[in-house]
Amino acid sequence: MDEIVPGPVRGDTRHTGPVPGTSRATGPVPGVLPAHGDTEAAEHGQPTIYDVARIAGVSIASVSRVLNGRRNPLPDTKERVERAVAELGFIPDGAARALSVRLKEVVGVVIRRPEVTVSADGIFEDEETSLQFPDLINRGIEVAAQKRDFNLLVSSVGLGHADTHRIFALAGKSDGLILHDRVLDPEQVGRLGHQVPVVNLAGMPTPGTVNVSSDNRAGMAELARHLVRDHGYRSIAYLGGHADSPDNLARHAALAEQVTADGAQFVSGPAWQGNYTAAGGARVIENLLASGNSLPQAIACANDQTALGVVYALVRHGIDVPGGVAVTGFDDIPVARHLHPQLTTVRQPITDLGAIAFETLYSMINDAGRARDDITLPTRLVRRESCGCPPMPMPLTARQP
Amino acid sequence: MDEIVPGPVRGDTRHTGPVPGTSRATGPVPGVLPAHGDTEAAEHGQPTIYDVARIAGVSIASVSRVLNGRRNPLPDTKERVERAVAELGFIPDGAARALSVRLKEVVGVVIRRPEVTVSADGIFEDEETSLQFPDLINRGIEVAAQKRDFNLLVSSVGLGHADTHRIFALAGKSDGLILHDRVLDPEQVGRLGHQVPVVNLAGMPTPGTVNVSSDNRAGMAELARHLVRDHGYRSIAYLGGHADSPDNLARHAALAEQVTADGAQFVSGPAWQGNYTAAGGARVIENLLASGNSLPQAIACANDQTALGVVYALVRHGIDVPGGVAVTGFDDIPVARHLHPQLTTVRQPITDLGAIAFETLYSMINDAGRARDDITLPTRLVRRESCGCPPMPMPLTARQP
DNA sequence: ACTCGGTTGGTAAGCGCTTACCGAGGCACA
DNA sequence: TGTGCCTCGGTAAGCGCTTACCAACCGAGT
Repeated sequence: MDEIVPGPVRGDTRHTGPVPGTSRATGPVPGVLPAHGDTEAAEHGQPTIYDVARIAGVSIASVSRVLNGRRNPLPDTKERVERAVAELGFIPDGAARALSVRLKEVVGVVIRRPEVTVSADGIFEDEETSLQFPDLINRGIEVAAQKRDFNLLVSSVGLGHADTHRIFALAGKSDGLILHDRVLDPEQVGRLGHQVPVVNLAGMPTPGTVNVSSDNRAGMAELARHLVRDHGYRSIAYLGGHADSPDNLARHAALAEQVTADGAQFVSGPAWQGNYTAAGGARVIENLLASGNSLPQAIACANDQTALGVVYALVRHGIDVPGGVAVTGFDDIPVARHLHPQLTTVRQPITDLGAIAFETLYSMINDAGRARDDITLPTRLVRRESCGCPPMPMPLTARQP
Repeated sequence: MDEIVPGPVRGDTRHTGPVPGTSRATGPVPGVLPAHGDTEAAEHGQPTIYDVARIAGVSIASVSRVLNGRRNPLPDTKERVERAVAELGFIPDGAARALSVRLKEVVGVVIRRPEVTVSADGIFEDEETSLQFPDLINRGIEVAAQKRDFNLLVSSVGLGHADTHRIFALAGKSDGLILHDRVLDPEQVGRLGHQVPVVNLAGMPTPGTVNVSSDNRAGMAELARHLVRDHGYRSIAYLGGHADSPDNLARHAALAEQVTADGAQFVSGPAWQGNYTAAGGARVIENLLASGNSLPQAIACANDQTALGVVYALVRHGIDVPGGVAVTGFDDIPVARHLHPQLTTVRQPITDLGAIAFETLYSMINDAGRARDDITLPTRLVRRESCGCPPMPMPLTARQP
């Protein structure tokens, strides 16, 4: 900090602004902040790279270079810049950087906003805003994104026109999009895929975008075999998720096929329609019981949340699980092992799903040309108590860290 | 679409580019994509507002105006622009817009990345990546943000230097930051607060930033009174969360105070140190039992997740809840009511917390001047079974929607 | 017919960065 | 001491938008 060059006022160094002293100082809404002396760094806004350059007595190019570690600046230059940055608390503007390098380092993630449900007694059911599964996936995306210095830009949507619009707006703020299940109809997904890189999580196969999903078929088949062959259940129901969810369809089909193939009775139908939520699962059971139906020997639920609600409803009616009816889930969300009884379920590599979705998108962003294939991740049956298996030796959680 | 003005090639309309035909066409890495004829919209990248203007036969200003609904353009102009936009699938670039209007419409949200814990048998415990509470808060933030056309930019951090750096980088990509508990030490928070608007969720009071938290004190006191006065428990333990969490400290203090004031014995200490996770809670109980300690009559846990692990561990050792020991949580996360026994807990308005954090930040972004006070939201006791209360009449979940 | 306000469209500047390009300087070699 | 090469810093263009400012135009009022 020796030869302190007075340094031209920031505005002067720029182009040929018509009003030298004022250029750059006023934003798009001039006069909002009354002009103040433009002598020092006392501008109203954040300090910019020009301020840093002035304080450090170097050019903006040098500042940029030390900040980004390009071209190996002289130690002196480097130090002066670093001092100025620290002094000003300079934080480079991401939008400007993004505009310049044409990369925002942001991926948009769109989840389906949970419907607002109202329980029978008119009480708002905010419990269903749980959404564990999507959150876990997002965590996987986030971890992977972090390694590439990307961040997640999250938006939740319903199915209205305004929401579609929001997704396109999100696309403008990111380098690519990861769409959770059921956030956009296939036609729109296709359109979007023409404009920006898009990865779907368990969506419909769409030209121009890639799908990442897990192997519903194999997982469900394994579960079915276990239920029928190992436990000997003769009637098995599928309590479904959202009717328009590809995951749901695949699980349904796989279960039906395997159960039938093994000679047991497969039960399903409109009365067995859930919605991936605990409340939905409970409601199905309540209705079934209320209408005097007899239950099958085992109920395979579309996901863990549903199973949770089913167990809740059954127990409430004095039906033992798995003694009276066996219940299974799908996903293996973290709470599944803390329930009573511990939930037998099909484990998906949830965070991997997210991580792989990100990596796929990342490669699409960096190499827009090449087409990519859909990806399917393996699943596996996790046998716990709710299917009728004996309690596993519980893992020792005890240990002082 | 009648008087089709040929419309100058995009590049021509700009400044006084030295190489008219090429300006704007090449990015910062010239030659990466070999030059192609600049006749039509066939540029390699996304279409820009210049493309739209050319196709529509109007100026970029007009395009911008119809897109943003400014200045009431003529119907003809409007229609031509809309047609061009649809034809090209034009999505305005968020970075460019942000740079221009000095508003990104993005809030950064920083959560604490869960520590990787390893259970006694050496198995990686990914179950603790659950993080329900922060996710629920984020949902609240997101819903509020949506109303203002903002999006959430999420980042998770540990406590290293690289992570601190990441937070500053996030600040550069957003208009303001919402920090969850324990993501940055108070000094750094203060520094950050000088540069950008910052709202802390249950953090330490820091000059220049605002805190949003819920009334731990009142909630805990109410719980303590219930346990001691209504149930008559004579010894009550506090199973803590992270030692450096302000929430934890407040809950601890409030419980201790009220329990003591009511003449019962308050139990705590190093052996009762948890970490807000189910595994942490279970571990405390295991250790206590292993070392032959007798348990108090009631255990108030720092949060619901902890209580979940505690119940799990107790049941595993044949101790009935609440028959043997009463257990309570804090937060009232959605699963709390689905557990066996249903968890008595202190309800925080979780999503409100997030929503209010956002609204506060939003007002800070739009009016940088005014200082704001910290905000405390009310809590209330939710009596369910795990404290020893009789099971509530279960809400009817049955109803065909 | 002429001016005058109101309205709409176009031009160009500017948002805060990155980087191609050039020129200055230092050094080794002849 | 001259010449070429290599390194480093500075200048300025450009990323894709928004909008101030001005010009053109229209109809109404005098």
